[in-house]
Amino acid sequence: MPKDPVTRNDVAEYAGVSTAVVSYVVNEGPRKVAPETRARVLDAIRTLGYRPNATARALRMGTTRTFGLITPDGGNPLFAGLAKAIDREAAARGYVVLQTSADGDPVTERAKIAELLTRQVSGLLLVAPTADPSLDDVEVPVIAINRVLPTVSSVRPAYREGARIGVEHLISHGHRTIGLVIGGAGHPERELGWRDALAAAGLAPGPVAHATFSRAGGRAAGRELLASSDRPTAIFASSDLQAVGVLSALHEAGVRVPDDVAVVAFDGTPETEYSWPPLTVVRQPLERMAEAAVGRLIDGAQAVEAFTFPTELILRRSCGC
Amino acid sequence: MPKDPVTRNDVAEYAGVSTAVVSYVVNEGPRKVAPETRARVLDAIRTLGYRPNATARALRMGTTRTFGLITPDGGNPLFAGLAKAIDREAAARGYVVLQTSADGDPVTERAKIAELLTRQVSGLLLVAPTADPSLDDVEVPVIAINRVLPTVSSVRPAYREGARIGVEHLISHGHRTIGLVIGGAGHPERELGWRDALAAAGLAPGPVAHATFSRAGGRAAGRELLASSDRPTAIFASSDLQAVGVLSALHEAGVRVPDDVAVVAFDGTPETEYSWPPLTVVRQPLERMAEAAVGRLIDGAQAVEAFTFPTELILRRSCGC
DNA sequence: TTGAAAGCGGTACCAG
DNA sequence: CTGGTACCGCTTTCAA
Repeated sequence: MPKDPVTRNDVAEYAGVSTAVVSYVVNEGPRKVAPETRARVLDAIRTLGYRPNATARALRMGTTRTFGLITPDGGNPLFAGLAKAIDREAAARGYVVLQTSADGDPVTERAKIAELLTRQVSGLLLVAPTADPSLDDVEVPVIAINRVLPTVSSVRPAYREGARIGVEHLISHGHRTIGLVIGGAGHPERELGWRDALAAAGLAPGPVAHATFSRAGGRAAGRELLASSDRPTAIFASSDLQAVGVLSALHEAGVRVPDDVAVVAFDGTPETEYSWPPLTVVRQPLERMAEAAVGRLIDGAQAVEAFTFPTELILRRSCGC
Repeated sequence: MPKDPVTRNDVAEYAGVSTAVVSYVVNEGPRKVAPETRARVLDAIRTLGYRPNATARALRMGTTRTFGLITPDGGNPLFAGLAKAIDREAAARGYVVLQTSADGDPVTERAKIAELLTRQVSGLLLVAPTADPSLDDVEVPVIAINRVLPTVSSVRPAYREGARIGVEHLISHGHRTIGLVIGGAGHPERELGWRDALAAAGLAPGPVAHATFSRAGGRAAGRELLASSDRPTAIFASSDLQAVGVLSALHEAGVRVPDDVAVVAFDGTPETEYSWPPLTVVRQPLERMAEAAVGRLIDGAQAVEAFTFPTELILRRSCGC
């Protein structure tokens, strides 16, 4: 027998008060309620098992205190980590996150955005959006993460500087030919950082392999770099996933890491600590990014700004340390 | 200028019809509308940029077509994979999933459940719930995944059989001392499967290491097994995460895999394909489990049933194949 | 074929 | 300090 839900009316009746009083008690305001009445209401709530209906509340209040979060792929550890950090931060501030995945498809992405807006989310967090989804007629605050969009504010790690620091570390180990594994078009910053470091050290750019941001892409890129005429003694991978793929390509070719080829990756998700060898990484400060993104959504500032956050170099074995 | 939302009233007014007609057009029912009127309404919707308010709709209809999904940890690839499969399946059936993490804490878990119920979810999916959260006064269907609870239906892989098959494979490679890495109390099935296989082959149980379901736990367990007086030549890990930790312990001790020690893991998340060596795994059929769980929620069957799904053995290098 | 209106559950103002 | 009530946006019955 699916007991039909208890409403505020039931509570009011049971406690012998008006619905307004129930509301005052539940929300602790905006009017004061006599202690004794209050106790009666609380008691009624308890014994009836009343649970306020957030849907009705949202309709009345015009806000759901819910954020929509769209990632390209929930299975990617980086995005999973980001989602976790965002969920935590939002929860701490009394918000709930509606999380969904766009499967890396712009059409799905737009559909999900529409779906979320329909559900009256109070704000939208777009992680690495595939393209610029037309956000003009959106009446809630939007923030892009790990990608800057023309019309909305964004939060991202210091890609260029982080990459530079990672490559500089490889240079400090004495490497002179440093390859790069990078995504397709639209992600120039990490490549620029790699060039910055090389140029500053008077080194020529090593071979570059383009690949999707995936383990499979990294594996293919690793093989490509190994077969290169200008075979590198070190590789900077622009994502953890790619680095893991590079590692597998290296192992399968019988190349020793870091002795024959050293590796440094960008991202710093937990799995890099347990790869073999453990990966030296440039870590994205996910927690601070999440905090900033959620904060921005809540205060709802007007101007379009791009926030960047310093990365952290974590030394492990793959670089030769 | 945050343009305030366009409502159905605006559309009605603009199109010169009543709000009822707008509703008929938007929902394609329950009444027919004259083609010409319909066109006018559609036009109004388009030019005004009207987006139906799902909150109001939910209040009126009494259903949100939203499921709540609670995982112990969104960062765990297994749960991430499960969430992804559930999201996909739910989306295909016109539902949206409110996904959140309980951080492995029973108190948080209960709070999240309450929060979700407050938001009028149409059903609850509990992944590996920490304990039995009191689900008596819950008026929506609930399903547990990867853990069976006394009061609700559940969906899970054939743990025992899957583990048996994995261990049998190790036995077929000639191993006679096979260790086990398993979680704490409350997860007996995989251990039973390991025993089943051993007993059937007339082998004595190898050493058992208890560990949390994490990479760190697996690493500690791996070291423990290596130091065991009855050092195994093969290890069955009851989760991918633990297997990855075992691998790192093995590498760090200079043990060759699979030559010195072979490894097979339960779960089959994507990262196991790129570990070194790639892991032979007993894969959970996440897609079918998600389909069953979502389906069950939607048809809302009454009886408490426990559904199990056959696993799949995926042969890679870590077993010696 | 269309319009008017009731009501979903809750909030908060206005009276008392 | 508390009760009555209008309204949030939408669906759907009833009447026209």
